[in-house]
This record gives sequence, structure tokens and C-alpha cells, in this order.
Amino acid sequence: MFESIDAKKKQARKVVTRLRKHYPVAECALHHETPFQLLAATILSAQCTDERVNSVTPILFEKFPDAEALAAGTQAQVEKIVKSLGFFRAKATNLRGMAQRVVEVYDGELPRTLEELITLPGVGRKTANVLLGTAYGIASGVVVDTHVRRISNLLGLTESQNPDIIERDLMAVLPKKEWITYSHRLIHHGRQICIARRPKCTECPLLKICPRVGLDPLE
DNA sequence: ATCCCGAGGG
DNA sequence: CCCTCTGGAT
Repeated sequence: MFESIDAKKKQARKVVTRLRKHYPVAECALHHETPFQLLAATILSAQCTDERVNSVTPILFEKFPDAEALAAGTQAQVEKIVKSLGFFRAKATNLRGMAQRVVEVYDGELPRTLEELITLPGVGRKTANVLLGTAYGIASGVVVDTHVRRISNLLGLTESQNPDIIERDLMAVLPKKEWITYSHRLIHHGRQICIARRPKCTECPLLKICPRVGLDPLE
């Protein structure tokens, strides 16, 4: 679509400008009080909307506010609380395993490097990048979730379907300063306008720079 | 490539 | 019914 890296950078600048104008606030929608709670909420957000995560985390964090508490929770207790989110056995296992490793290896204090974070159960690059960027202001990479993947493909910023390659491509065309905000704004855009099943193209602030326009009539 | 897994929308 | 939702581990 955009053959050269320079063409992609030019497109990326247009995207960033329009996103910033249309979505002035770029914030994480997952409710949390501490970095630990943000990490737990992000683990729970796999294949599930933020609203649904926010509907269970008040109960989860009331009972298990920190790593020590969660590490001591039973599998049945945690499964019961996160059941409605799907993948509940894996998520409960990962939450407890994450908390236990944080207590045992890191003395209850979350590590602040991507390399260490992804050794925690249930934590991959996407989750680690959310935590580092949102809680600590560290731009370790670009958060690539289902929305970022879909829309970055649509906009011609990458042709890959592989999250690691997509992240590399986006890091190459986006200013580092925008890595965090790009993801937050694109996720919001993906939920409100560029919805996977039925995109609201007539309301889209990116319409003029979306290569999809003219190819496939969507109303 | 496949599994995990529930809820909501069209 | 089918698709999608802020993925990660095997």
C-alpha cells in the first residue's frame, strides 16, 4: 500500500495528528488504584471489554488489593470472581501465579523492565507495554491489541498479522513520544467508531486518510 | 496452529 | 446462529 518507509511515516504523522485532534484525552480505561492493580486488570482484559473488567475488579481488589493478598487467595476464590470474563481458569491461574512470583522473586514490588515483566505468568509484550507506559511513563514499545492490529492494517501502517512484527513496524514509523498515546487513542477509536463488525465510516475522523475508502462501500 | 472460555451484538 | 471482545501459553 505505502511502499516506502517514508510514505508510511508520512501516513503515520497524519494519523497521529487526526487522532490527537479528535481524541484529546488518551487514557487507560481500566479502573485501578495502583500499578499492581493495573497489571491485574490488564491480564484480565484479554479477549474481553474494559467495561466488563471494570465490573469485577472492585470486588477483586477489595478482597485482594495487593500482591501479597492475591498470592494468598485460593484458585476457587479467584475463579469465582473472574468467571464472567471468559478464560476464567487461565486468568485465575495467571493472576495468582503473577502475584506469587512478584512476592517471591521481586519482594512484592513490580519490576519495571519489559524483559522482567514478561516472565510473569499471563504477561506478554502487550500487557507489559500497557503497565510500563501507563503506570510508569516508560515507552517500552507500542501496545498491539486487536484494535491496534486491525486499524493499523487498515491504515496501511503495517501489512503483518503478527503482533511482534506489527509492534516493530509501528515503532519504526511513530515518534517514540506517541507510542503510548497512539495505542490508547486507537483502542478508543476502535471501540467507538472503527468497530470490527460494523465500522461507522460516516463518523470517522480518519476517513480522508483511510485507504479503505472507495474500495468497499460501508455506511 | 490450537486451546482457553463467557457475554453481548447483529 | 456467528463474530467479537485491550492475549498468552503450549
